[in-house]
Amino acid sequence: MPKMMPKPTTIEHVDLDVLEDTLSFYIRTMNIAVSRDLDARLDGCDVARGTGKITTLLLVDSHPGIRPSVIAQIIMKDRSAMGRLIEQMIEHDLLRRQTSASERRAQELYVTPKGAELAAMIRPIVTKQSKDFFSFIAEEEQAQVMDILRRAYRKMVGMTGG
Amino acid sequence: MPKMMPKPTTIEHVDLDVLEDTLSFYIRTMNIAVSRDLDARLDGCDVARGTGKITTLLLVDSHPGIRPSVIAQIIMKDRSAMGRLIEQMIEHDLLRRQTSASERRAQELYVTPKGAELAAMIRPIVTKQSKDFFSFIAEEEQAQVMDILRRAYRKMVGMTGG
DNA sequence: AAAAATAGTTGCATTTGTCCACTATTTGCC
DNA sequence: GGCAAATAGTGGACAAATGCAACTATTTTT
Repeated sequence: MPKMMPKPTTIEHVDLDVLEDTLSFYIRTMNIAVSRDLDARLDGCDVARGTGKITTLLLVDSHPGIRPSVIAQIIMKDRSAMGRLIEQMIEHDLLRRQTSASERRAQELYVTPKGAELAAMIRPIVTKQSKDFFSFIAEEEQAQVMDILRRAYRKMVGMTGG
Repeated sequence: MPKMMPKPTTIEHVDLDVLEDTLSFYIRTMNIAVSRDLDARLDGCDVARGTGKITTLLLVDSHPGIRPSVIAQIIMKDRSAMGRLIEQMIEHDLLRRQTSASERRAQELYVTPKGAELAAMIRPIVTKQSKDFFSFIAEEEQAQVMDILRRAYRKMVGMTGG
């Protein structure tokens, strides 16, 4: 059994040591691959690179007036990183920001026409990309994994109800 | 149906739009969380931050003489990123490098005593971290997800045999 | 012998993430 | 009412990681 093969020169001879049975390894590695693929598909789209932009755009589009801090929780960024992200998207004329009347500390975010257009454009792309990318996993298993990770995610960010 | 809730001020009122059913979203998000947690546990350990170091150390430890380019494939980095990673680990006296006799373009990597020690130290930590982190997922489901992702990963990097 | 492929290195520009301190506003408590 | 603490967002500095492209050295192909 390959537990100490010397000088492997091709990937086929390699076993992954304890990482072989480590879920976090696969999550971390698949993340790299899936993110790269997604970036490639959105190339030049104003929304590319990094985890935040897509989620932010879609979230603001379907939740007009949502606050930066809420989005920050959802994508697990700290407020300063979130602020910069929003700043960037405002410069690109995708979002618009205004101070909340009832909570003058907070802001309400809205999409611009251009932002709405882009949201409509990327929605199907994002969905398709995920399906395509994982197409070598059977539909059923894909759903299984997603179901489990969804629950994990929800617990993690503190989404209790549906 | 929450499809256009205005001004949600807490995360519980938010639905994730199409991302709700997008596997890539969960992979990307869980990646952030699990990586952060892992970094925290390995704080100061010489191996922390970024996906590569741990895998590299363990791989070199259990496959003496392995080449940088093979590791690069496994962790999905390009050669330049891999080179820098190795450089860093050599500076920290974890690895040692020598030109292959048969293939003078290539290098063989070996762990130093310090590297071997660290490998032995982090092996259980990495395993435990993954188990702990995903502990709110039932053992059985954890195994299920891992099994599926493992197969996906193998196909992706071109590991055919076992 | 020339051309192409492979392994690795280096430099550079871009991005990203993190930490910390700072302002403004609201809430809670006395 | 008034003061302290919590919350929302901003801004700066700094360390890393990433990706791209050009470059050397070696091997393989033709």
